[in-house]
Amino acid sequence: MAAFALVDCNNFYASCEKLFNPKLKNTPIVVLSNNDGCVVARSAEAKALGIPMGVPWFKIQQEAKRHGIVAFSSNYALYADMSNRVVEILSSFSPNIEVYSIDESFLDLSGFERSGYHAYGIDIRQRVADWLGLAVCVGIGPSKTLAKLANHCAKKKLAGETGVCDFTSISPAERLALFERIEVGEVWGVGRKIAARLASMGITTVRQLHDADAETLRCRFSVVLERTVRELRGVSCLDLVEVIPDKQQIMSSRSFGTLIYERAELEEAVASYIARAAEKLRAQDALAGALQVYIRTNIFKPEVPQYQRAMTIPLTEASADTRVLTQWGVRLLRRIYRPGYGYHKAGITLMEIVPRTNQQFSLFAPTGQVSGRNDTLMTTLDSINRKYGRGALRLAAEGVTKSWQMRRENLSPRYTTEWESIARVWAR
DNA sequence: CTATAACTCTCAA
DNA sequence: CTAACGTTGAGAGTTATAG
Repeated sequence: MAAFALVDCNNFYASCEKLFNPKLKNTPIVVLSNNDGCVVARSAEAKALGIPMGVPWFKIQQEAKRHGIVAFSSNYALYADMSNRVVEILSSFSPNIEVYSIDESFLDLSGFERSGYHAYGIDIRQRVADWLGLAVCVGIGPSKTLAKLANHCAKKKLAGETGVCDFTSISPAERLALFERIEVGEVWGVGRKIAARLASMGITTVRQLHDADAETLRCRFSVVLERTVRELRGVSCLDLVEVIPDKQQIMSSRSFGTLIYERAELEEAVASYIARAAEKLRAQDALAGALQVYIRTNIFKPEVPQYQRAMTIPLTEASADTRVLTQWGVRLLRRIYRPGYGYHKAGITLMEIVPRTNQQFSLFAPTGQVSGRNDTLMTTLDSINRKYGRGALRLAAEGVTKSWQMRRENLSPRYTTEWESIARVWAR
């Protein structure tokens, strides 16, 4: 019998911030998205105050101030490093692990039960708490969807308060009774839209979805939802994804700290995003066959003139050379840019990605002159940036002042990844 | 008419 | 002081187009 565990860190970003600042122990805190836009993580205290997930920060800033809520800009260097440490610990519990997101992993526990899997969950929780000071919840079930749902039960304390919920150790009748008390939208793969459509069919609880006819759901919805229902019934349809597959497309986009009016500044942004994406592309030893650039005004301000446009260009020869991609990116931008608008966001996408070993050379491009065939420069650039930090060496096209960069007004130190930050913490 | 490409929708963290 | 609302990626299904 298959058994999956889903381990999820509690309030992950908020917990990471608290870890290195003990004064915040009982303080309500929130972590903001890029550009200090929306609330993307809340500590238990902030949740208790009723701060909703995803709310734009400026809308609750006054209220937050009254409650003494402390806000942080997102510090991905910190969260990614802590995440790696969690994964390292989890890997010692099972050789088969899927790192599902920055704060969640699936473990294959099949055959590991001593007297049930619950004790495993307790051990995992204890070790992560002891070694890192982070709280995790563990859900266990015979399919990934059930492990996810069990995790939800553990978090909401719907079946005990140990922080571990093991569906394999409770009777089918008990499980179904539990399902009656959970809204269908909590199921992995059932989002807002599908939940609404299910509701119109009278399906609002997990129990009702569990009992629904799989064939009908396949016709009315998709094969995805059919799989979900089978998984809810304990039939494992989704395997662990242990090896992260190469990306089929790489996207880089960001909102600006302030509105941009000038084409020159948009060009800097586009060049910067391309540089990041191309770096990722080279890291997976691949080439992009097409490039898309898009720009847009602020869609949340319908009262100001709106404009958005995207354009894609196929490359005659696939490339991973930042210089080549940037030249095309700037050209595309010039085609879609319209003066007079206040731009709020730009983005680029590298598409039609192929492994470099599959490179199709152009019949017409002059041999030896095409970047990408000889990428010594890019390799050197990457190794310099690895050693001296991201952006240490870059194209002039990226600009120097980057006045358009995103807001990060409440950024905490990079406690675990930067000596400078550690020194600052010591001095405090 | 069929196979493929392009686009849309939905979901997840 | 003011203005201020995330990012990245995938898969499935539908529609358009080419031959």
